[in-house]
Amino acid sequence: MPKPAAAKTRDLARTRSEILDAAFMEIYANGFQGVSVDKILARTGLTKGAFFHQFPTKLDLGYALVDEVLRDLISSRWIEPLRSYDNPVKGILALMNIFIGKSTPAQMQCGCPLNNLVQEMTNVDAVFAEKLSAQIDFWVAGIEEALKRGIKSGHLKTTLKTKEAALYIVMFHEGLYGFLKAQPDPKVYKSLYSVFRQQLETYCVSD
Amino acid sequence: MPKPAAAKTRDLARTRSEILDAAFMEIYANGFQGVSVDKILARTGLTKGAFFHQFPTKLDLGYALVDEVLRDLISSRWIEPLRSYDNPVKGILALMNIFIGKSTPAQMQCGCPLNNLVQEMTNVDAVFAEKLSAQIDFWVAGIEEALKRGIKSGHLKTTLKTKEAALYIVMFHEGLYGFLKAQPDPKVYKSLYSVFRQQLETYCVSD
DNA sequence: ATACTTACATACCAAATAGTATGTTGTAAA
DNA sequence: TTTACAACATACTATTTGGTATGTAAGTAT
Repeated sequence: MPKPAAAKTRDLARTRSEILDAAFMEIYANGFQGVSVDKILARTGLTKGAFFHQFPTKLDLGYALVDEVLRDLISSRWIEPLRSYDNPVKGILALMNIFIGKSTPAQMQCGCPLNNLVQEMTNVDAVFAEKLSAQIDFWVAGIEEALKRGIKSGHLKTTLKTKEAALYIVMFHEGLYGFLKAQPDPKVYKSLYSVFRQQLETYCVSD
Repeated sequence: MPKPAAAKTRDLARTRSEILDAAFMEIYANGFQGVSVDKILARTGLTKGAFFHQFPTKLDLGYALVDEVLRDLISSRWIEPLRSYDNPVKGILALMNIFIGKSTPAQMQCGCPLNNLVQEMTNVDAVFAEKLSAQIDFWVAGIEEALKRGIKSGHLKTTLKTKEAALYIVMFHEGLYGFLKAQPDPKVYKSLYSVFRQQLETYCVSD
């Protein structure tokens, strides 16, 4: 019987992801510029020695957050779930309702982790801008792939411009998510969602 | 001949608006949390004595900015210009092309002054959230008024749900503006704008 | 002209900030 | 078991932060 890996007290990778997790929550709540390294560390049991051993600067933490945490979120919340939907349009609409539609007003006010950073940091730091832009690209590409599968499987019109449609979908998602921060009202969501749904239904082949 | 008001060296109202103007530019570039009182004052010739004589705290400056500067922007850039358009839908499409479509990629990356603050500050400060929300309401109401005029003048369908349409227009504007921060590409704009235009054209009576 | 108010300037402060220099100890290879 | 390094902790610093206490002179009423 193999020894159960004696719980290490020092684990570079685990510590790194602990810091990233704490940073994600703090930044999601207060923005990147509104958060201090000390605040992040207070959420973990760690100290500055650990932090700056992992990340040369606070900005580098932000970069890693975008590259790793946000990318994983896009994958696990959108790209991968969409694979289990026969008709990608139905999948997109369903995911939208799950992630936004079922939110309480208080949750709506938190917005989208990715969009929050895009709006806050694009102007402020060029590297941030690049990395955030890359995640949007990744997301759009994932949606486009799903749409292409939908065309092949006969659910979507062969005339659909997949790139344009994917851009629209991601833009609308981010825009709606952001708009609800200022108007956290389920009625507003339903009203805007129905426009979105009607638009997406034009992508589908008529039954 | 009345004496031309001897250029006062001290003018409470003028100083206030000088600070607000400088603050607007600094905050537009770096966000509210990314800007210090000192940076704002460096843009004017003023010092902290002037600043804290006008505003009790930095937050109060932010509140005033939203209440006054952003509100004026909404009025002068959207509400008032729309009055000179016979068909409000044509007016909205034209203003969209003027303010976003004609922007360079560098300008696109700056985003919408209102939306930037909504995304950054809604989570951070409840009063900010309220005041920003009020400006969105003001904007939506102004658009709705314009749409109602369009119905009366026979340009828009009488069946149009003006409130829902106004919400959609403002949301799409903010969403598009925000999306272009990460994708500052005129082709992306054109692609998304065309979806917007087609949607708005469904509001119009067929010629 | 005088006095009084207030619009600002100057000089400060305590707290928070990102980052560093220097320890200390777990841990894995030898 | 020893050694050596890597994974942290601790203590510190220089700078920046929002804000204040106090001084000064411009503008206005008398």
